[in-house]
Amino acid sequence: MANNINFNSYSDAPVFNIKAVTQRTGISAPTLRAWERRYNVLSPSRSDGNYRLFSERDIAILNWLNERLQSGMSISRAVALLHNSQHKHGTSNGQTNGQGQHAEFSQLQSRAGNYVSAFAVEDDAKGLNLEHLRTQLHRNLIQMDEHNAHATFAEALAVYTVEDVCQNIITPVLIQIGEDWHDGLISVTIEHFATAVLVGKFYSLFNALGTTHGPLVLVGCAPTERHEIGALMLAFLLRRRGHNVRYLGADMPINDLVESARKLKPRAIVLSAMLYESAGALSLLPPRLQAYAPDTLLFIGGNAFRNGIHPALTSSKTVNYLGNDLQEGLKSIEATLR
Amino acid sequence: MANNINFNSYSDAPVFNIKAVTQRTGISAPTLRAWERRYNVLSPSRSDGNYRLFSERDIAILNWLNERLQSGMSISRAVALLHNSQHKHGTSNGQTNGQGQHAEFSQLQSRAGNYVSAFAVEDDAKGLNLEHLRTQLHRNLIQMDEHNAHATFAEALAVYTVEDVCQNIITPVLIQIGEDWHDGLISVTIEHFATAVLVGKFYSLFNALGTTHGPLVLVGCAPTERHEIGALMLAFLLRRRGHNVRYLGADMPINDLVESARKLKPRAIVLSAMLYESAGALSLLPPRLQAYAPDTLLFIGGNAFRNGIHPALTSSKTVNYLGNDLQEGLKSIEATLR
DNA sequence: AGGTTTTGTATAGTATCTGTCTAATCTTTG
DNA sequence: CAAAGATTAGACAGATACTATACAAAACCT
Repeated sequence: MANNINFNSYSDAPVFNIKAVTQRTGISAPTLRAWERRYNVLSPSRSDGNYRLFSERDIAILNWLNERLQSGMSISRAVALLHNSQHKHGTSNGQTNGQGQHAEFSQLQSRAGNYVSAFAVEDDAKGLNLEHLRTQLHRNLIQMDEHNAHATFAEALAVYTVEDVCQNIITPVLIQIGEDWHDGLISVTIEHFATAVLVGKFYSLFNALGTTHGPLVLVGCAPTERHEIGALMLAFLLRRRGHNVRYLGADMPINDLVESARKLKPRAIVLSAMLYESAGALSLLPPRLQAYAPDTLLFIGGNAFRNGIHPALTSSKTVNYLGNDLQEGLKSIEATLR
Repeated sequence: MANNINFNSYSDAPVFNIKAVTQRTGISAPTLRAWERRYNVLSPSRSDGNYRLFSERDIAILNWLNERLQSGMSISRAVALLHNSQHKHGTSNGQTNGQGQHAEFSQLQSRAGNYVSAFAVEDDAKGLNLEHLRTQLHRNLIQMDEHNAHATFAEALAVYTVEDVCQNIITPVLIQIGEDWHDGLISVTIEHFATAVLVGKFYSLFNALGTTHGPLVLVGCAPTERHEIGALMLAFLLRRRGHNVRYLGADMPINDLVESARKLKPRAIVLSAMLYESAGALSLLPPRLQAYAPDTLLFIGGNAFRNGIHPALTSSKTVNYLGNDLQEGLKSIEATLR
């Protein structure tokens, strides 16, 4: 998202006269007119009496330009940069299907036509917005519309906390896409693509945070488990809260986990399992961890443990079960680590 | 965060006037001009009014030079070093004697085992040649020093093109780490971590580029293949060159590839295979693709095909073999697509 | 120390960029 | 209607950048 200069989410309703813009941007009126004349930036619509009428989007653009100026860039170069990037990703966010999209995408969409009702409306006013964002992200992904998927993601982050976005948007959309695939509504190609986009997103966010100091926390997937997204979101959220996290990726063998725990002496190991078998493979871990690295805490979580499928693990005293969702898991980890 | 425009890693786009460069590097304008005149370092393009226009890459180079100066090196020597390493591209085949390296690795391994400090500072004349960067990145990774791994990556990108970094740094380092693991020098935890860091890096870069329009190109891994990095680098490099790429991730089943080719009608499908079995599973694809989507070009590549292991595929007329390395592969794809 | 090279900065003169000002006209508002 | 606010077009001056030459401190050699 760092690269995207995307002002599409701002309203383009023409409402502000030039004085209002001056107040909100700190740019004088003559300067605004000069910029418009010389660099062809902004084309505010006009009132009946030919007065300029600026939009919220115009103001966002002006503030962005102001930031460029602040960093030493000249106004001509900043505008050139703006124009460049506007041309590069031209289309605006979402609703209209078709355009440059392949016709087959719309076909896929209509085949998956029942997705609208797939999400249960959870609660109050928030529910509607969440619902809308889920629907939009789901549509973006199954249409392979990567650009707008990122835009929707950004939109969601503007309104909700990262934790909420992870739990109430990303997770349900991915579950829905998994079910769509299971029901033959979408191909595995689309499913792979959607996963790759979201996994990529979280890798980006995770990387952007950078490392901190403190007790080491290893996060990864259970043996044979290849669904990374849950572990990755958890790794990201933990690092975001200041923990010293290393992300290990999919399919961590038991032997190596024990060996690494012995050598690296992490404060905690957090493992995610989505599939029944992956969770089953975990049962050997707690006793061996207890023997070789008694100071390392073990956390497990993921859909594989839901509905009490693996009671031996979720109720064990040497294992900390993360609970039913991400936020519960975060709380559980932080409560135990402190 | 939002005000940082991070163009496609270190892009060559000429966007910064000299004042912006001064602010971002701390080097005065006269000095910048003197360096350009005397040492032939940087050749910024010019605006209509003959003003210098620097790129993100130029700034990275300047920051790197600044670091050399901080550590006592003279500007002439720093520039010479820069030029030297840039010319060295093809010639450096950084193979070192195996024994010495093994010893070094075990030593590093034990250091990694203790996981002492994230900052093992060694600011004695850091070389910029490929061999040094490889060694440094390798060390960062097996010490789980994520912060400095990213720093090394950035340093490499300041001097070499992204293509060179992929081919001559990332790939050999990952191969080395794979061998280290195979030889029992490092645990699979370290190997997973290293892979996750680099995969994450390329996901970030890939995402930062954003989508374009044009003929669709699907990039992914052969069936059962779970080593993503090759396909991911290729997807990134292709998108960087303006192709309309969708990345599909690991393990694409044959049936779904055919089905997607029929529906999405991509101009090309590019598949990477590292393991022998993955490449073998591909043999069914060409005839079916020919039958169901005759207009879609198929490209295959990856270590699995080296040394002529799968002659039926690499010499087939319906399949385009990507050749021995990334750059060959890129050339091959672009030559065919045109 | 004395001589040479390196290297950041300074100067002068010219060109370009860019914010503001002016003058004349038009629109909105009280 | 008068005052306040906007409009355009042109003009202007200070800021910024360019080239080319010059200079002096630092670094380096004997």
